[in-house]
Amino acid sequence: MKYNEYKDLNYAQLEADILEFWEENQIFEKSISSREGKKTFTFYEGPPSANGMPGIHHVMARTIKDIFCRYKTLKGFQVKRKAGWDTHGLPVELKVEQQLGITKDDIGKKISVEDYNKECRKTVMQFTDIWSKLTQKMGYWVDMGNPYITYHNDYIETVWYLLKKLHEKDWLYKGYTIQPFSPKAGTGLSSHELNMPGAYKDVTDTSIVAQFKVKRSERSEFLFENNDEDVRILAWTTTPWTLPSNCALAVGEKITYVKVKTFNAYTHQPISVILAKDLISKHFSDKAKDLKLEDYKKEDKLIPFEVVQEFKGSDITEVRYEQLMPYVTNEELEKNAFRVIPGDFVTTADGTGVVHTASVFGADDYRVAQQNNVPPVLVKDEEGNNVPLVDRQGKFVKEVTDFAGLYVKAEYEENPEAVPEYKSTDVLISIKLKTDNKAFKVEKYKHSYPHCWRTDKPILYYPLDSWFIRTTAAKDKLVQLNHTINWKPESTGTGRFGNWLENLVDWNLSRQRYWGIPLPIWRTEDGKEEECIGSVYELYEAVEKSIKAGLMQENPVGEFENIKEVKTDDDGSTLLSADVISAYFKRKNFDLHRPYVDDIVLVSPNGKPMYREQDLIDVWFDSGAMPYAQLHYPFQNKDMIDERDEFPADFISEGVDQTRGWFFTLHAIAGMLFDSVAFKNVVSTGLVLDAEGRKMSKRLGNAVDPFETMDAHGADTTRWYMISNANPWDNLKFDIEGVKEVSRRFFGTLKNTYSFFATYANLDEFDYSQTEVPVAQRPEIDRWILSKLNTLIKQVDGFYDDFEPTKAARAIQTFTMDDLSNWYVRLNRNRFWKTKLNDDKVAAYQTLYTCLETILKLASPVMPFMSEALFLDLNKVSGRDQSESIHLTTFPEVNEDIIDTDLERRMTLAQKLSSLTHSLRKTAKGNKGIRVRQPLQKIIVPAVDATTQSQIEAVKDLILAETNIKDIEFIGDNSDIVVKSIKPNFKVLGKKYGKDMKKVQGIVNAFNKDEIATIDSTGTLSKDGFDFVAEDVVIVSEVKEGHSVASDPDEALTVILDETITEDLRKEGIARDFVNRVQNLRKDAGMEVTDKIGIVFNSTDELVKDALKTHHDYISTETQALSLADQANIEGGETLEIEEFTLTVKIEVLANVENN
RNA sequence: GAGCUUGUAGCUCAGUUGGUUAGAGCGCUACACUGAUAAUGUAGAGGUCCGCGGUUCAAAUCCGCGCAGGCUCACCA
Repeated sequence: MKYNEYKDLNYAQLEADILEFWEENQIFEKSISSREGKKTFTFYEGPPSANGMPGIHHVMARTIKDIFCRYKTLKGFQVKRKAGWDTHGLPVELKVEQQLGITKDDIGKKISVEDYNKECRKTVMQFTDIWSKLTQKMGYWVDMGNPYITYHNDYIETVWYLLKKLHEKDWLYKGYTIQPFSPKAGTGLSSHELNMPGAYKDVTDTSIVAQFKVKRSERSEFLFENNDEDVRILAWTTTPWTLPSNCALAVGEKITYVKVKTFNAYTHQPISVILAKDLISKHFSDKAKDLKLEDYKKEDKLIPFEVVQEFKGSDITEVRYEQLMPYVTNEELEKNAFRVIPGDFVTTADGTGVVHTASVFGADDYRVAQQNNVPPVLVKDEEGNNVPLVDRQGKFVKEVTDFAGLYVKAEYEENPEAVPEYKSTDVLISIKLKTDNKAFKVEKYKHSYPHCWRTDKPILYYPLDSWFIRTTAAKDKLVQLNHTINWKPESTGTGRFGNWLENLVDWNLSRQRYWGIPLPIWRTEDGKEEECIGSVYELYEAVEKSIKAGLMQENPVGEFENIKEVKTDDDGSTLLSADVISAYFKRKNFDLHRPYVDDIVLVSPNGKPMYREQDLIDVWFDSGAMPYAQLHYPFQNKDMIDERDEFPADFISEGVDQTRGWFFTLHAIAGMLFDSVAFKNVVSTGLVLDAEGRKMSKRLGNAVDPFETMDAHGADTTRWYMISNANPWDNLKFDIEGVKEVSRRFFGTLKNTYSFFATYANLDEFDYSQTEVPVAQRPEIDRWILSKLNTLIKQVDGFYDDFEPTKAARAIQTFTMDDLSNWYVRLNRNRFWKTKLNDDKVAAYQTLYTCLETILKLASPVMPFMSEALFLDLNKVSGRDQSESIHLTTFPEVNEDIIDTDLERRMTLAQKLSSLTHSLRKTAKGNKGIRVRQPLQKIIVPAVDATTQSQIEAVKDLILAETNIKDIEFIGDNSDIVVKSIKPNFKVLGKKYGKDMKKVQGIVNAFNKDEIATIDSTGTLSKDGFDFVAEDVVIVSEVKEGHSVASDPDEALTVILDETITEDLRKEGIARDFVNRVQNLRKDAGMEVTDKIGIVFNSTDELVKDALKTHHDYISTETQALSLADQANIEGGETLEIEEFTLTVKIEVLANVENN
């Protein structure tokens, strides 16, 4: 059997073949089943949301996941990895609405909730195909056959169970807050969603400095000079649409305010305005400061102003003003609103130092209004509920007559361009205020404003009823548990995540949507009684009670059959036996989604009807519940969690953007309910940017299609590039050129090395059936590469274990390219050409085979395809490993006995000396250089210690062969061409002398020849009051000027080249050149390596003739020539030039060994 | 505005507990080598280690203040 030889390697094709092989032979399944009963390594897959196309960054994230799962499998662990789909939530709903051409308003009108959710369910999985393809193509092993799906009833049941646990601890409560609300999406947004990258955007809004007219009263009297004075308080806002809802003005009690006499820029009326002293310059031009009020004409651009009064904020609190936009008012408002109140958050960084307060549209506003007993501006809707002046679509209600039905932000308009002379509400309000003498200044203002991550539209702060998880109650525990997690990189855990935990706020769980997990809480209308349902069976029983009470006719939850006993677990939850549960869920006869659960009315302990709270829960809770819900805990697989088999995870990995997302929700639920971390190790990956470092986005058109990339260059090379280029937690500037480079350099080298092996092993029919040549009996260079190999195993194992894939990949790459290919193989080529398969050749094959096989195993977590292909190729012939696949093997074990640091140093010396010699050849003969084919007599290595000398002696042959030199001569450091210089060893002396270092440095540098000799030989010397010992100084031997030398500073190695070319050397050089030319002729003629040839030549030069005659045997062997003859007239010969000589040569094939 | 993070050659990145000539690969230039050949070797050019200050005998490395990029947070009027 032959080793597979690759001519043109097509990575994509190779990968497709391997995928087929995995598929057919169920290799992934076996990688788990073959580890049955072994220690488990638990991995959680963060569920991708099944509603978008995968991008190249998913390849990154999944490569990391895959690497460690594969690594741990090789290390003998059983690594189950269940895929999952995040199926609920807004993205899906928006997609459906887009597909059906409806908006949220239409739900329940044009389309029933039932049909709507059916659509969602259908849509949700429409991307799974493409995701499965990506998963497969990139070689990510995860169990796609049996994924957890968040909309399944069993998943929901576990979530309900968890919510009930929180409810029991009083960690689930209903509250009223001002929250970010997305009118376009029709839902409140959690802080997580506001944290989505790009949520905060710089936008330019119309900002208005409004004039609030002060009412005269005892409190405000001091502000008025006379009866006619028009005194206005200036307040700035970037949200003009909140002005009709203004209910108060907040000032800083300690801030200094001033009254300024001036004119209104739009109406030109004289006014007096109040603002913070610090901000005068922002609103009045410095150039106008000398203008007189009485000179003002309305055409003037510069408006004069005069500061006439100064006072503290506390002096004007409780001052009342006229409602700015009096659309809605009532007795309560007239009594308690429209006054100046103190606000601790007021600053003079911006605006006027007076904050316009609309309590229903700002969290701070709400708080400060409450504290000061300022009522909100509200109206009654059709059902008689109090609602704000802006409805949930973001439109003004009818009471705001001038703007009724208008969107408060232009961005909500479907198609504003279509409206002739469209003006945004902001602008309309500005115009109105200007006309009414209520606007002091209107201008565009650029600031950062939060946007809805899905609709891309600005959010509003809006009053909403919500359910919260009291995460603040568990803050200390969560912080504490976080310290036990191994974060990669550490700073994400301690810094980013740690700070987030320190500043934790309660988790807003409510979503006003349709497609998601319903909050399992039923309440009486007065809100005094409520029940949280923790399982389907509990719901079933509750409905039964309700039927008895006459509130329900029948039980939609379905039947539970064969209930023998109902257990109650420690905290009161009812648990049925697993078979009852599984029988029930197999039937799937009731859907726990809306609208079905909404139809259920339960009965309260006091006999009142209880209705379900309408909210759905935050989808982040879905995914945070994944460790338990994927197992349908505790209804099934209870032990897996309780006995800590599949919990917590040993390892998870997601993008750093999940810090406040999945990482947090996992952590919060595990900490609050299971008193445990949810994961022990976490790798948070950075962003994948484009080659210029910009974020990839569809809009910019710079998104990289993972399929295209992998089709063109292969998944392995893409994976390797991503891992080896930079640490996964650093942002990756994805450059396709980098992928190509990896492909060309590393993969090319690996392939070449394999091909080299395969070519010759096939010729020799080497199948590793020969007895293993003991390592100790192999040549020095074999033992060297094996030593390096074992060092590599140790390193790589450590790197993987530390979750440092980049270091692992780089180490493998360096070994493969530098040590194995460019040194071992290059230096040993002739061992493989030898005709006979003797011990030495077998050792060479075995060594190279071992290296290849080991590299493949080490690299297989990162490059699963290529490693598999080459492993199978090797193993198919040798049958050395019983494993069916490289991914079913075990990780190479380091053999410490083979690691020989002394040998590694010897080889380093050989490499350095060779390199130095090459560089000397280059500059020899006055920079003309002496080509390597020209043999030279010797190199001289001066002044090395005895150990180094003996080490060099040991690798002498290698150096000589590599550099085409005949001999190495060592000369002692007492030779007269060597001079010694000395310099201080800063590290040692610095510790000893500290401040005196400068002085000591001077003394050491001033050592004369004798002093250097003394400390070199005796090891001690005293000078200028300092005692030096050998380790205090570094003595370097250098060659005197006038010699051509090269030296290596690290090793204190110096080489001198003997440039003399004797006639013998000259002839030998000619012979080697001749061989080279003949080889080229062979190649040009397309001859096989095994062809035997005859050579005839003709030269007029005696030296050439002589050279070829002298080296007849050498030439014959090298060129596989059976004859080499001097012949006068050669027909059809080639003219060759060697140095200054010309000769004619002709070669012909005489025989082919293989054909004989 | 705050937290975290990054800043080293044209590009992508190393650089250990601070130690005196700051490295690699790619790219570029030149030369060489050539039965692994779309490979390889040698050399060259290329650096304000983001800036400024400080600590220290000694700073790419430690500290402070800035600048620039990235991510995240923030009720910001």
